[in-house]
Amino acid sequence: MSEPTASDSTSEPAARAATEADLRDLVAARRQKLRFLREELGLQPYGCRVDGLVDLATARATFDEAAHDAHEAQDAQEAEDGNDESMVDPRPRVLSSGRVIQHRDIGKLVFLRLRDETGDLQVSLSKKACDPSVFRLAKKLDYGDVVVAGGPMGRTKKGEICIWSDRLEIHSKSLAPPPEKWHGLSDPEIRFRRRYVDLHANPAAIQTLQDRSRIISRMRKFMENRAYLEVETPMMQSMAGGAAARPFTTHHNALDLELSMRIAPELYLKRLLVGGLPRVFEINRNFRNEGVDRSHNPEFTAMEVYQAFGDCWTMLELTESLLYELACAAASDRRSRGDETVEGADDAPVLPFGELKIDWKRPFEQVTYGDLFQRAVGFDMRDEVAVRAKVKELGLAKAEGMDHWFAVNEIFEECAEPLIDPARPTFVTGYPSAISPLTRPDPADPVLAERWDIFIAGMEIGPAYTELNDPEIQLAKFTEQLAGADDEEQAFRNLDEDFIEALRVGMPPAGGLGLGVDRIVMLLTGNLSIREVIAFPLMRPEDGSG
RNA sequence: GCCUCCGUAGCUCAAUUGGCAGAGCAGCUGACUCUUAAUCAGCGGGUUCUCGGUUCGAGUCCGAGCGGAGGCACCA
Repeated sequence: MSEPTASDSTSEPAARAATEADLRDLVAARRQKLRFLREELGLQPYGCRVDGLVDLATARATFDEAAHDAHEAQDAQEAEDGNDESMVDPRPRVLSSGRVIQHRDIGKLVFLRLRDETGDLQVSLSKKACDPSVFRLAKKLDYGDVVVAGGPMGRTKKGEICIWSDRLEIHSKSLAPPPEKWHGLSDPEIRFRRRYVDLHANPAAIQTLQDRSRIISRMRKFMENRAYLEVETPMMQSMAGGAAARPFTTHHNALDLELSMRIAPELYLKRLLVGGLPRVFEINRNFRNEGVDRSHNPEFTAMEVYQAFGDCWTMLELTESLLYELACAAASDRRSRGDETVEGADDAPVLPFGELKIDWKRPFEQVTYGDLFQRAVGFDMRDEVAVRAKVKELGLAKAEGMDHWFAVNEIFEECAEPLIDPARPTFVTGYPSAISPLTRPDPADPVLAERWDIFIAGMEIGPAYTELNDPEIQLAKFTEQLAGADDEEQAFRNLDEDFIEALRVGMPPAGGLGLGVDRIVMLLTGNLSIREVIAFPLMRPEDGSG
């Protein structure tokens, strides 16, 4: 959009009427100021490179009580002497930038509150202490403008630590009407659609993204310390495999190729095992064409790990160590910034999550699928007669025609999962083989698979498996799975022959793990919605056109 | 895909049985050298999500649509 020029307002009546209407508009008022800055003050309101900036937290930390007192004494002395020859100011000087979030004009004093990613800091300007053009700019600033302020770190008479600014530059004039300064921006729809406003209006939103970054960084370091190699595998695949989920589809023009966005990196990571990389992990996006709720976003970040000559128990130790360390670090971070909702000892943190207080102390809980089932319904999961009766009793219509073990799982999800203590990280081990076709059966009891799932706060955080590496069995299971799929599933399921070929080349036995990174971030930052921990969660376009 | 609730000024929210669409903040003009949601005086700001219907009269009631929140379903 082009800037109206000063001559616009003198043209024909229709144009003048429009301009008058614009004058009542919040945006128009800001354009007016933009013009003022350019034409009256001769400023370039969209700035340029500035060196030597420190963030606002650093600036605040620069404040020196003794220097402040010395300066006060100097001032008093000068007043007494009637001597206004300036002495050397003992206060440390800083140069910082930030977004104006408050603007108070008291006549010959102007107070600004600046915000950056480290917090807020007041900038004070006195007409007497700064250049007239600086002061004129200070009076014209709006909530939302991006400025650079420089001057000595001092304190106001009321005790507020501030920059007593004698240098002030505008580097970006904000033309958008700002959110309300006290209630802020709370409408979730606007918050997520206009996240750039949310982030500066709600410090908690920025904190969450900073925490997310640190958590993922720590995950990476943890994996690297254990000699895992980070890899990246295709997100666009001609066959989306590695999970049972609906993929998104897309199209490659030059190759005239139907492609799917990946639903899991598993089959490619395993190919790397075959290729000779014994410990690999990937932290990246998966895409699943499914519903959206507090714990599901169509694109989500997962960490998947494979370790040659490991098994699901290797992965259990890895997961417990990782999550425990992340929880301790998150608790420590939050405590050090004064978060009083964090409880528990440093080595046994308790983090709030909604109504829950999640106790992260080691070891995590472990319960077998079979025991939990027995505890929930009072009979053994292998008792086919009792299972059939229970299905009827529960009115699980869709389970009635099912094979025994699928019916067991329906009952498990209905009756047993709710028994898991949501306030404790809990590994559920020993899933039935029949519902874990791609997992190696337990040699001691082939009815059970070497697989576990970890649940926290009622959310599934991730599964781990002792992977199958026999190509014949894998092929048979894949084929069986395909045969069992209904028509809807058939549409997006297919057999990855190349993956079978890779297994024929020979994959070492391995443990595999998948963790939902967004959900881990939710738990460690106390955010109840996955959208809070994703910078730009999926939103339907406002015009509804798709 | 289904159910329930919600959509009023830039933001946060009011508006009685269906009876002139309001407030605070933000904005504009002016005053003010220590503000802390600054204060004081004055001024402006609306497609009540959209379309249709009932009615003398609709923000309010009815229908459809759009968007959001919560729940369900889907979801190794």
